[in-house]
Amino acid sequence: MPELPEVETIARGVRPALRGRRIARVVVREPRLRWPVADDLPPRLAGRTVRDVRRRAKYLVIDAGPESLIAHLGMSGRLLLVEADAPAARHDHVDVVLSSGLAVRLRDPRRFGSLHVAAAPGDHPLLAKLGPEPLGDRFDGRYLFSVSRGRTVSIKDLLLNSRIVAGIGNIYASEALFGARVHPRTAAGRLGRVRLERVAAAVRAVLQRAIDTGGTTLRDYRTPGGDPGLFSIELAAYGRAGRPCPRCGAAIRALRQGGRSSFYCPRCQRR
DNA sequence: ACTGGCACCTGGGCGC
DNA sequence: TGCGCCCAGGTGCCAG
Repeated sequence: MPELPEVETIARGVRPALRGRRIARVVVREPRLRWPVADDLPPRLAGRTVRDVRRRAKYLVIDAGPESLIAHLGMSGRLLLVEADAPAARHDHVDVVLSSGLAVRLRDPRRFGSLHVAAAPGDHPLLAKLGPEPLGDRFDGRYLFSVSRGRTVSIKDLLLNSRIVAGIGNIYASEALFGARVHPRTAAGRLGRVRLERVAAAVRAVLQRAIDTGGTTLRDYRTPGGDPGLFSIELAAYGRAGRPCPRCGAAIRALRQGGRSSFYCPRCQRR
């Protein structure tokens, strides 16, 4: 389910319910997530007070005293804010029960998500090697230029590489390249500074816009309270194969890269 | 060091 | 209705 803007929106959504609350207990009904939930995760978090909730790439980091809970929602994960005694539905794998009587519940049918506990989350193996945040100061055209010299990988796959830049997903990679008018199969190393500046600016613009509107591109997105997302972001290219390009009217095309779909305008987007 | 392909898992939609 | 197939928003790991 979640791309970076959704994770950011989720972090903002659960922050008020979590911040300053004590974690009464963590209930693990199904530990078999992408990585098994560690046996010592519940005892390490129980009794801690949540200081803050933040996002790194698509990870939620819940800072709770000397320990932090790291959560990834994978493809199908959702966080729900529920009454602590609300009956668990199918795929409700873990509850973080708060002293307030609410619980943050992880529901994840595909179980591609994961939960981890770490005293130094930034050093956790899943976070330590992430590239810069796409909305942070270190990500710009100059940076993309420096990391792409000599590389034959497509610009689309480069944007999806979390060691290069953290948290850009398949939808936003397509949308950003549409915005930058760069063909998704272009070898990253063949792009010059000017076009990489456009790519970086388009990445930032499309992500920031999605966050600012509080919206989502995702049809089945729900807020932590269970409300439907606003679904307010109009996608220009993603999922629109055969339909007209909003810029020039040519038919949008689909292609496969690394087993994933890309969408682009064959007239606007140049190699 | 890079690159492309596979793996993990469930559910929804489609054609027959 | 049912079955089989393909597809899906992520990302670590592997062989080449």
